[in-house]
Amino acid sequence: MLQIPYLRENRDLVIERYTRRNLDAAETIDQIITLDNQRKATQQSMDQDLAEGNRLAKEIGDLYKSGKAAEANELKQKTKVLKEKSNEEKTKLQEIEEAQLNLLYQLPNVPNAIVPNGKSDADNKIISEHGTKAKFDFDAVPHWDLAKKYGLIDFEVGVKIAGAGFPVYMGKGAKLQRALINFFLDEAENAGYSEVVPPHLVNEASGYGTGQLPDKEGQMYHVGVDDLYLIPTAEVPITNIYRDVIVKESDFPIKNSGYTPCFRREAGSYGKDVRGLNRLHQFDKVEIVQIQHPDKSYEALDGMVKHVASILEKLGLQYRIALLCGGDLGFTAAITYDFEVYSAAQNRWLEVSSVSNFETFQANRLKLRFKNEEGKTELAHTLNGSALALPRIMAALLENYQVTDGINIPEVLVPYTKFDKID
RNA sequence: GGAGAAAUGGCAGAGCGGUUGAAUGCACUAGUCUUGAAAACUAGCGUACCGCAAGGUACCGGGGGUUCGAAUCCCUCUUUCUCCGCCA
Repeated sequence: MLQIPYLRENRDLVIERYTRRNLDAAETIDQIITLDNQRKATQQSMDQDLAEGNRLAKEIGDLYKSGKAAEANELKQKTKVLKEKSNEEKTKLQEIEEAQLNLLYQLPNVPNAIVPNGKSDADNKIISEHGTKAKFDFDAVPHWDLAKKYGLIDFEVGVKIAGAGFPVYMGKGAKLQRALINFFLDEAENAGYSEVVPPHLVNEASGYGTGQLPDKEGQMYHVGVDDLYLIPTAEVPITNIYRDVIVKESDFPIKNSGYTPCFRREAGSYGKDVRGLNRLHQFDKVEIVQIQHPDKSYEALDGMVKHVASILEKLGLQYRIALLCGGDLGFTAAITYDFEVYSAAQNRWLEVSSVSNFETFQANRLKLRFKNEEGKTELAHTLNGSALALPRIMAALLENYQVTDGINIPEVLVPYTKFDKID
């Protein structure tokens, strides 16, 4: 959520930047500013009336003490009028604030200056490409066939016990999954991230804190009886650890990592996008989260990008990095780099990580602040990234490392899997 | 799930209808003293909004109510603790 003083001072810049999201927000922003003027005026007069009421209350108390009940009763009439007036003003103030908040919730984060224009993922800017395409002297087999052939993943039994999009990993498939999780967590630890195991269900306040709510309820599973949401990403519980917290400047950088399953409803998905492991309702992911000083957040973003890249290097996967265009940028992000690995049998790029800087957008909702050198509280910056999402890594590993009689395991994973080949 | 008790500043802990944004202790910050440190002493030490400022307003788990006036009384929700039941 954007801060109103910021909107006031940067109205034109914000409107210009929103054009990269193909969004015309001039009217909304002006409404917010108008409401803010009303808010200030209303509060001023309410505060005055409350101050007068406080003064009178003291006076009445003194009068009673000195036995002047008649005079006191006279003043009571005055306070009654004042109270009615201040109550009206309070109601008006609440209405204004609610209207303002509803408008603010409609505004996405302001894209960073380097975010390119564009409508969809087709307009994302490929920053770099690494590695070479896996070559086969036979027809490469897609991962869903490999998974079946070697008994790694059972999609059908997942349908039986839960539904489509809930695969069951088995045998060496399950072990490879666990190996990847441990490998990713160890890599994060080596990069200075402190591991947490957060809840997999969160309350409404947490959903608001990181920006999944309002408006994106449709993406999350909701447990109605207890009014809890299954997390769509570990970003939600981990970032919310710092909700309503004022950290010390010396605490920066705060770096957390965590493995969780992620649950997404993915309503409206269909076709080749959802085949096999490409898109699931439940998947595993190791997430990295940073809380940073505003002056250091882009440095931190750079570090996170390098971290994700180094993991993909170690796994020996062909990958590329894309800078998301305005049209593809998530609601809460100021900038996002996507990582895609090449799936050698499907002949397509699969998104395996998203690394973003949210600047103060989440911090504002979270009330996540720090005390600066002058002793003033200031909003911190939040960042996060997948390091990494499992299913598409698994898909790429199976497809890219397939040989005629099995699937090889990348060397870095062997200490984790305790086997070097699936056959 | 049933029965009780409680929720106050970073922590501990007073206050139980009026001058209490809140005693006191600890922690923390700055200063004095000291070669340095400790101790001692002095001062400071919550958040948000309005205001150029002086200052004002709100907040004692959340919400609502009673009252001229509420941290203090009432209702409600949430959370924590104790006992019982159930249970990985």
